[in-house]
Amino acid sequence: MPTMAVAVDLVILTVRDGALCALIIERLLPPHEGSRALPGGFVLEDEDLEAAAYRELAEETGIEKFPGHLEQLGTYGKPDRDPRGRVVAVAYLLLAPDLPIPKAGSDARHAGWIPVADLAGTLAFDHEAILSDGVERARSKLEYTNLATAFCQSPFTIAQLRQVYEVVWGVELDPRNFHRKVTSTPGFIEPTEERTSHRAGRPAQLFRTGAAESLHPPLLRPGRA
Amino acid sequence: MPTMAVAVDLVILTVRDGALCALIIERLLPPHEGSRALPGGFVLEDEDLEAAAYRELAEETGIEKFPGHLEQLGTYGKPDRDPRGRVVAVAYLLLAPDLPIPKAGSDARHAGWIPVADLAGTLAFDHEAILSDGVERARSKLEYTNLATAFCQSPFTIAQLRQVYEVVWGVELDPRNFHRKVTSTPGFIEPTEERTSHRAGRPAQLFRTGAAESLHPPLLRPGRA
DNA sequence: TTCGTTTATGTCACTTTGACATTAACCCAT
DNA sequence: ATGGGTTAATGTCAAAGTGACATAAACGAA
Repeated sequence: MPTMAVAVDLVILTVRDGALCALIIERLLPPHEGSRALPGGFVLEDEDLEAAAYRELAEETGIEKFPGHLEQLGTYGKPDRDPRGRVVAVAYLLLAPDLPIPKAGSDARHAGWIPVADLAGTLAFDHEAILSDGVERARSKLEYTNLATAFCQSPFTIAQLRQVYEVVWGVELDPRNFHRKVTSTPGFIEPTEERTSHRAGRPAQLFRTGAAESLHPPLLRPGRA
Repeated sequence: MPTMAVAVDLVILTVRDGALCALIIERLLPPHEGSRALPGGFVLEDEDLEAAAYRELAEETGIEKFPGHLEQLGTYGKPDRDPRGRVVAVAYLLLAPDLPIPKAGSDARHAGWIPVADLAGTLAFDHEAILSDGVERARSKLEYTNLATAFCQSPFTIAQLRQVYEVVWGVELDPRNFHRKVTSTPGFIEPTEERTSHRAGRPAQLFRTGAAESLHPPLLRPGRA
């Protein structure tokens, strides 16, 4: 039976300065030297796939303890997707709050947040398709789960949570209706005793992620009648 | 960089005699000789993953031209999941109408439809977990897509389509409300000119799959408030 | 023609959503 | 201390969607 290299590639998304951004590295080695790519690397001999994802995350971005959500996205295995030979890539999707990127990882590649909209046509391998699948997965998961909270530092305000939806979906949402929805759906968010104190305006109540893994009924994207 | 074997495993589901069934083979070779398993096999050197899925489908079940829906389900790569060594399995989910299973495939394993409820504790490797993930994927896809039509021979009646939902979800649905929902959701199903003619009762109108890939609003499972 | 069976449609109360307005709570400048 | 600016939270109402129940239509068979 044939054997092949297996890699993990990471689609790491965050909301930053009002834009949906991905964590992108610059490749130092061929192939595609100098161009942009998703973080990733080969799975080791006796390593679980998810463990490989966390290891590459730490090695390439310096993030040791990941505070967000991780799930498997899909596997990409076209025979010619990597010029080095047959490489099957298992992609993982990570949703994170706006993290400061630690110093470049151990293999010295520079990692940084880049707006997804700026990445069209600039990624190596088939990473643009993988990224696109990841973004679409994130968009639809916001409808049926409370994973939008994974983009927020905890605790967060309802306005911050709403901005996550607005940025990821690229739409504007009615603040009143959004507030009603997230507070009336059981398990979406949990209230805390705290409130914000900032320069202007009425203080906002702070919330944490709720226990529900799925929203019933869901919070659907507008304008897809 | 380490290399490893890559396999495809197939979760093939249908609705048959009022039960959700999976296409299961009996293993003739070790490991797990004689026990039940999902169809599958190793990906060849220069073969696309999806092509491998279709090839194994033909080889192990004799189905040359698959009439249903195929999508990638997930990848299972625990280092010890196969006693033969490191094997990463890419699972595919197939939804099919109630097909007659052709003669046993070229490698002479016997294939047949088995109710999913009867499979608990009987599958080799980690196939029970894979099957379980596939069933859950199918259940949730019925909410947001018109993939239930992939379980029906075309053309089909609304009652047949409703039975698909009832069997896959394990619930009873109100025939009137279901009829209203599927006929009023644009792109769910397309009417044809034909009608059924059977022994008793008013003839039913026949429909084909609609063009919509997603349902808006979705058809949610009852009882998950 | 009548009965049994199955499909299709009608109705209505309740829930959820979308769109718009008002009140509440805080900071700051005067 | 007071009023204005700013942001958060809640109120209202019509439209759309859903759940539950009843009735009519179209066939085959007796």
